[in-house]
Amino acid sequence: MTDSLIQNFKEILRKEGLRYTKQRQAVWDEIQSSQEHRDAEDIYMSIRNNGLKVSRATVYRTIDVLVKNRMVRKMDVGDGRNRYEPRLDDAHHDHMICIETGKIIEFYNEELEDLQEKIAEENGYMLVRHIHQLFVKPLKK
Amino acid sequence: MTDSLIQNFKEILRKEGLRYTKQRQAVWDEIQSSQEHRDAEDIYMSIRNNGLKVSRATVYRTIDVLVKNRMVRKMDVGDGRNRYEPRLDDAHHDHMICIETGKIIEFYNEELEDLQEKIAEENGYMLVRHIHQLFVKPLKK
DNA sequence: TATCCGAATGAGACTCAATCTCAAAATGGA
DNA sequence: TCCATTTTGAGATTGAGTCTCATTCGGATA
Repeated sequence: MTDSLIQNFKEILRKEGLRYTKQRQAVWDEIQSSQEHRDAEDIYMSIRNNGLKVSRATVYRTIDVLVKNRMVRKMDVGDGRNRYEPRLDDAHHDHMICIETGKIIEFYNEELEDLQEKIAEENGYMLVRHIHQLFVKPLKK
Repeated sequence: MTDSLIQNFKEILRKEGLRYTKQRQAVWDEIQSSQEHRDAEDIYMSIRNNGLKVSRATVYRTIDVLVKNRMVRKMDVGDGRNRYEPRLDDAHHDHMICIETGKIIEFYNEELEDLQEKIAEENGYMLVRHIHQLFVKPLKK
């Protein structure tokens, strides 16, 4: 946990008119500590297992702030539970989910990004964000 | 409601080892009657308003069969309620959702489809299906 | 650093889409 | 028609996420 990350987080809270609390810090610490795609319950339990007291309500509330401020990416894998991952750099990527193993692979393709903007514009719209998931299975060799 | 559509539906039920019932027919009739992207409650209420008796459980159960057999497309617009639309032809398309009006626009782009397959293959996978939604807002003139 | 007020927290109630239960009804092959 | 088996439906249940509100805390001020 570097100082700059903490400062950045404090700045976001200030910008949002929110106070800096140890619970909020604990949520950001926990998410930031792993590049996995985790659900809220998992994040909640991990914080508790570290001996810190936080409620589910606070975990959800803090995640919302982090998502809004692009520090965390929220993704829907289609099983009813949202997953979250830290956005330490601002590098966008999409996800490929293996339907046999459940493995999540990240990918980024410039051409794909451009194409989506083009499609939106052709229809008289501006692209704000997108959801894109490829459900795949291993190629037989 | 053409005979061939009914026959096709009966065949799917047979293939699945399921019986043909008027409730199942009513669900398929209702979904098939509109190209809208509707939620389960809406479909359920419409059937009831037509004077037919069906339960929510049966609506959900029948939708599952239809989705599995590619007669209905299930889509997640991110508000917690799945939407369904009939797949009368097998023409695939994705969706663009206007974040200001909620309007859903369908689109299809060959280049985009090819690119996705290519990306999966480059990673050692075969594309099975995908979720792709563009959240957009109107271009200012 | 003590005061104080609005913001944050947490336990648990609540929401709501979706799924499950199981007794009763319906289906369809013989 | 008979009857084993499947389907149905009313309502209970689940589970992720949200809300409530009494209590606690942060931090600006003097």
